[in-house]
Amino acid sequence: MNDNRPPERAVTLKDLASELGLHSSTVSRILHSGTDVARSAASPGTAERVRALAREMGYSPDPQATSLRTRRTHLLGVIVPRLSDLVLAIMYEGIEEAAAEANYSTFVMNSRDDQELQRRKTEIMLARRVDGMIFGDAHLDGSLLAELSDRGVPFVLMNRRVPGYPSATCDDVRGGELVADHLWSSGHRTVSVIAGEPYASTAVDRVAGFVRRWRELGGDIPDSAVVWSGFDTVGGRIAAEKILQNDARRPTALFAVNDFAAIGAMGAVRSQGLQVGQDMAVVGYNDTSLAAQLPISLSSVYSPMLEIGRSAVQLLLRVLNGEQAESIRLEPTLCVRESSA
Amino acid sequence: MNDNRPPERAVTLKDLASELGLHSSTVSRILHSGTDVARSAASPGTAERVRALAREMGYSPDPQATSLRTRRTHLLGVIVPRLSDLVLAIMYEGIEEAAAEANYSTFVMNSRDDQELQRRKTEIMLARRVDGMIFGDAHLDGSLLAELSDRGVPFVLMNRRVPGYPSATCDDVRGGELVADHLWSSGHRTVSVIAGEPYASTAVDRVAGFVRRWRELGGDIPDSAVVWSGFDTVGGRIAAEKILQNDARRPTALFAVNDFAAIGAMGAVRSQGLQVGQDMAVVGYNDTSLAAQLPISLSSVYSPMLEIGRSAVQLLLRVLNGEQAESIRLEPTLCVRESSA
DNA sequence: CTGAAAGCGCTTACAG
DNA sequence: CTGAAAGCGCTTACAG
Repeated sequence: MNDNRPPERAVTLKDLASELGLHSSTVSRILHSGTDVARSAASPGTAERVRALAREMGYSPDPQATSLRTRRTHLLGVIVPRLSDLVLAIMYEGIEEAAAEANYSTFVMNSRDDQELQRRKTEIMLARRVDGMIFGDAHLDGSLLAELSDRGVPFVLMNRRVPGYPSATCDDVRGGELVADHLWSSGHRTVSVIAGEPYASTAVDRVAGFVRRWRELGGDIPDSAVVWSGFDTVGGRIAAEKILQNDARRPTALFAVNDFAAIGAMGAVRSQGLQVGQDMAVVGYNDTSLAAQLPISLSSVYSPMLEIGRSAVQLLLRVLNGEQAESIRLEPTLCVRESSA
Repeated sequence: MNDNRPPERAVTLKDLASELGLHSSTVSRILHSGTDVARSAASPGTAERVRALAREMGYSPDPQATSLRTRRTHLLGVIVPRLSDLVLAIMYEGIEEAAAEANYSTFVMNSRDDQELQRRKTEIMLARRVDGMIFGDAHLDGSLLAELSDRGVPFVLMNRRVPGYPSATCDDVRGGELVADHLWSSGHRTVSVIAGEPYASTAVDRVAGFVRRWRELGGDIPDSAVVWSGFDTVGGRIAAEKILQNDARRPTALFAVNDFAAIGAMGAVRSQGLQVGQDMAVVGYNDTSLAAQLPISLSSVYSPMLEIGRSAVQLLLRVLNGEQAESIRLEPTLCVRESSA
């Protein structure tokens, strides 16, 4: 398999130049400058010969050399709680697409929502000299962002927002409102919320939107009906068990701020001998691909995850260009299914 | 937020050297050489002064400059069908860990199992001058790997194997056997298989292991009982519907080679008015975190996904060092739950 | 329109 | 033990 062929040195500008009897600087201008410079750098004939040879010899510029000279790596760092969270994985797909279109490459690392790891992985990325960072794991109570801002590190937030920094998110307050409207108009009057982690704006905003709207509608919802939890299935199950154990207040509907927490909650409901949809409505958030396909399909608030990822890149690119970088908030929509029909 | 502070040039070897009245080459040897060279490069006292200053000034070597000089980028390229497939996301976590431990950084891109995209993304990575590639999306019938091998590109496979190339995988044949043993001993005699995509060794091997063992046990399983499908929920649902529509042969158990396909199948079973676990056993594969947490918990073959990712890195590192690179095949284990109890 | 030179930040033979 | 020099592959003022 592995013949020991010569190390296969890549074609350089100098190779092209000497082949054509030109200077490498000329070749560089033709191949890598804007049309204006390139045009005035060589006669159209020469330019064409250069381009043809570059193609023929499979020339591709060495990014390390370019970076060293230009002080721009065209590298972006992305940190997420975990890529094994479908929501972040999809957002990363959007990042990958948009970054590639703009000729950037991306590193991505998992922080597991651990502040120590967030720091460590960020430093690894900065040591790699990324041009900027996208954080998908911002904590409302963290100090990392302020420090990075002080150090002049360019970054934007994705999925979760923190006041004062540019971010690309779903309008989560609005998403919470949509769920309140839906459950209220379906006749529910006693509801509980599986709220997620209080350090994440996604959790806080979805809950806030829901609760505020519920009360606007004339509903009653005590603070004890809001149970903070992990974002995953296990977290949702535990929270739901806690809610269902309270005999004093039996809700007819559960709003989980995350589809996976909702799935965990569905399990807890079933364990109690109750039927999801019949005896207990359940609504999730994000409308991940699983929601519609579950044995009992799950109502969920769709958030444009791919678009959020793409927007984060565009926002960061604006920051890198020194342009105005206004936060982006994308519209959610509600998908009603069997679990709350 | 964004004060316009000076561009904040990073500390270089030369900065350290001039600060200490040394030459940058000496500093380089002290900081970046093996202990042998470093020891004979300076008196212990000087060495300590250098290291102290480097720490104090927050020196970190410019990887672009290092790469340009050494012709090694310490960059690895990873291509997977989709990171939004939990299985690949977990494997990537293993890659990230192992790569970081070895001081490598990784790019990861999605190919959506499209051969054209596999090519394109590979070329992007190679243009970035990665030292090697990890493919999590190998097709048994593709031509890309042979071409890359011809070009002398170092790579290994992960998750899916292809004969002739080094790979880190689960022993999928064994996994299929485990399921056959389990269903047979539970008394099932008519089973169908939701087989996944025929271009993936995971699908082919799991099916082969299952069918061979089933027949060894004396079971009967016609080729028509093996239905190829997508690996996702939709694929599983469609395949299960097809199986359940066949009135001539009503299986009592379904083996889906992937948890997500299994979840889709559970939906189809329920839509027919059948109870998963009672009327129809379902077994999945990979034991993703969801399996145990579903409302009706799913029996599944656990594959050591994190370990597979880690092994892929170790294997690639061996290839890069010109060492012997034997394929790694890790043991699966069966977890029986409600869906097939 | 084109070339020659300097320099980005490293590493590493070569010399002393 | 330490330094000076060359060079990795680019880009970009400067000069003509």
